Amino acid sequence: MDYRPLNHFLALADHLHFGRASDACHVSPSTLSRSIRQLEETLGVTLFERDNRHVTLTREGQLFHAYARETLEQWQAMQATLMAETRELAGEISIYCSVTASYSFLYRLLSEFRQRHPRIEIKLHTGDPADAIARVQAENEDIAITARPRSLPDALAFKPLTTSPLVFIAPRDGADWLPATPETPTPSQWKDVPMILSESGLSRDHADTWFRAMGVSPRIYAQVAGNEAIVSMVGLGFGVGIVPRIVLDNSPLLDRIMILPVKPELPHYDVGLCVLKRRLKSALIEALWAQLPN
Amino acid sequence: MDYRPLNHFLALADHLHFGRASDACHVSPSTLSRSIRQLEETLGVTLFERDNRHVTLTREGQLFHAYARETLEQWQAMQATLMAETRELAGEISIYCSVTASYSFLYRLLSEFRQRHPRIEIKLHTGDPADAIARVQAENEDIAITARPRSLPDALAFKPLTTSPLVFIAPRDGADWLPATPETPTPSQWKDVPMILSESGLSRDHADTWFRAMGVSPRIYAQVAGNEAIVSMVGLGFGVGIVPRIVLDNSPLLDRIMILPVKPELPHYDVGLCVLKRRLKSALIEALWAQLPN
DNA sequence: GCAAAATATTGCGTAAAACGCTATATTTGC
DNA sequence: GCAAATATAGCGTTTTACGCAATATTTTGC
Repeated sequence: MDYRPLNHFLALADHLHFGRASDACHVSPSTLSRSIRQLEETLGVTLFERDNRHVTLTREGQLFHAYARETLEQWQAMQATLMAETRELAGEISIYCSVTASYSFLYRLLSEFRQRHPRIEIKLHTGDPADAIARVQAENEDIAITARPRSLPDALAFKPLTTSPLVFIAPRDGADWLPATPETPTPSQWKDVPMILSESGLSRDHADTWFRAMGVSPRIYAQVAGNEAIVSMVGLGFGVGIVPRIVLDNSPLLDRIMILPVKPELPHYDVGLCVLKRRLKSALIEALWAQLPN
Repeated sequence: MDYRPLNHFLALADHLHFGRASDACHVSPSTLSRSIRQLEETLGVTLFERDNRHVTLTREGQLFHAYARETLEQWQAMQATLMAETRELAGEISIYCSVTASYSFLYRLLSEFRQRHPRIEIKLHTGDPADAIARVQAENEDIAITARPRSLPDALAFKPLTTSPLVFIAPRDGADWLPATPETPTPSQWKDVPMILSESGLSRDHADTWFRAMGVSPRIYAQVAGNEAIVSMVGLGFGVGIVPRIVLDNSPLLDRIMILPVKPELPHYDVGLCVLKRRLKSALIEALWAQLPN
C-alpha cells in the first residue's frame, strides 16, 4: 500500500513550507511539489494555496487533513491487528554498532521488541562506528546504531536515540604535557599534546575542525579504530583522546581517566538508528524502526 | 492516491480465482499475483492460502477484507465531500460532431472547461453533421456541434460558435466540365457539371435552393455522407462539391482543390452547440452550455 | 493411465512512473 | 539593486510496474 501521498500531505500541512516538509519526508522539494499537485488533481480540489513564499491550507485541505490522519491511523491499526493476530513476525535482523552502543542502547532498543517479537532473531555485529554507514549501504547489515553523519546520503533514513557530546579525556594521573588551562586553550598549550584520535568518522572530523579553529595541528600520537581503544590508551597514559561521552558511561576504565573541561566544547551529535530507506519495506525492519518515536 | 492493491485484494477475495479477479481488475494474472504478494509482504501476513487450483481467504485476510472495504468507502466519501465542498461537477457528457468540427472547435470549447471541471468525462462521437440534430432529439447525444437548422424545433436550444459560408469546390487540376465563368453562371454551364453533394442536411438544402434559383437541376454524380468525403472525391477529380468553408481549414487535401468564385454566393450559416432545452436542467450540460456567451 | 487443460507463479525485457538536479520566475530583506 | 529564499517545471536517469512466455503442478476427460 502506498500512503506516501498522505504522508507528504500531512508533512506539508504541518510545516507549511515545501523545503522543511520535504526534508521531513526524505524527498526533494520537487518530488513533494509534484506529489501534492498529483493529489490535488486526483481529488479535483486545491488543498494548499501557495505562491513562492507562502503555503496555507485551503478549506478543502482542512477537510482532507482529518481524512489523511484517520486513514494512516487505520492503516497502522490494521497492521498492528494483523501482527497481533499472527502473534509475531519471524526472521532475523542484523544490527551493527560499536561495543559502546551495544552496552548503551541495545537493551533499551531490544528488550521490549524481543518480548513483542520473540521469533525475530537479532544478529549483532560490533565494530568501529566509522564503518557503520558503509556497512548498511552495502547491505551487509540491516540496521546500524551510529552517529548521524554530517551529510546523510539520500538513500538512508536516520532516527535519533540520544544525543552525546564529544569530550576530551586525559589520564587521571596527569602528565606534564597536559594543557595547563584547558578552559582557555592556546596554540602553545596544545601543539605538543600527544593526541589519540579515531582514524576516521565523525569524532575525527570534529576533532580536526576544533584544532583548525585553534590554529594548531594536532600532534597525533596514535590513530586507532574504536572509541574503547582510545579510552584504553588514554587510561594507560599515552595521551589525550576525544570520544563520545556515552563511551565512558559503561567503561571499566573510568577511574583511570578524567574529562578535560576544554572550551570551546566539541559539538553534541545524535546517535541513532540508520537504515536504507528501501529496506523499510520489510515488515521486520519496519517493526523495529517503528518502535522509536519520530 | 493508489488504492489499486486494495481493489486487487477485494477482487480476489470476491472471485477466489486469479484469472477472474485479474479480468475484473483489467490487469494480467501475473500482475495480480505480484500485487497480492507485495501486499502480503508489506503486512507481514498471508492473506490468501493458495496453490495452483484453490484460493481461500485466511483469517488475517478476512480481517483485512473489512479494512479494505472501509478504506475504499472512506476514500470515495472523502472525494464526494470535497466535490460537494467545491461544487465540483462529475459525470459524463456526450458530444456529437463532424470530424471537421472536432478539429475546429473542440479544443476551444473544451480546454478551459476540462480545466475547470476535471471530473467531467467527455464522450465524443463523430459522424455526418446532417445526423446531429436527430441524434440530439433522440437523446443519443447530450450536445451536438452543428449548423443552425433553417427551422430550429422549439424543443432545441442553439448557441453559435462561428459562422461559415458554403463554397463550391473543384479539382485544382481543372476539368473540361468546369463552368467557364462561375461568376456569371448560366444553366447551360451548370447542367452537365457532375456534382458531389451531401445526401441531406443544410448544405444539401442550400445547394438545392441555389440550383432551383438557377433554373437547372444539378447533375448529381454522387451523394455522400460527410463533408470530408466530398472534399476527397472532388480532389480526385470526380466533380464539383459544396462544403462549408471551415471544412477546408484543416483539410490535407487543400492543394488538390480550389474554391470556385460562384455568384450568387451560397449563404453563410451558424455553426454552434445544439441541445434539447430540457436537458439544460442537468448541471453538467448547463456548465458546458454556460461557457459560451449568448 | 495419460494427455490435455487449467491454474498460480516467476524470469525477463520493455514501458511507465517517480525521482532529483538544475534552471526559472518571483518575492523579500538588506 | 542584488542576493537569498522559495515553489515549480524541464529533463535525464533510476526505479517500479507491467505483460508475455515459460514453468511446475494439479485436475479433468477420455
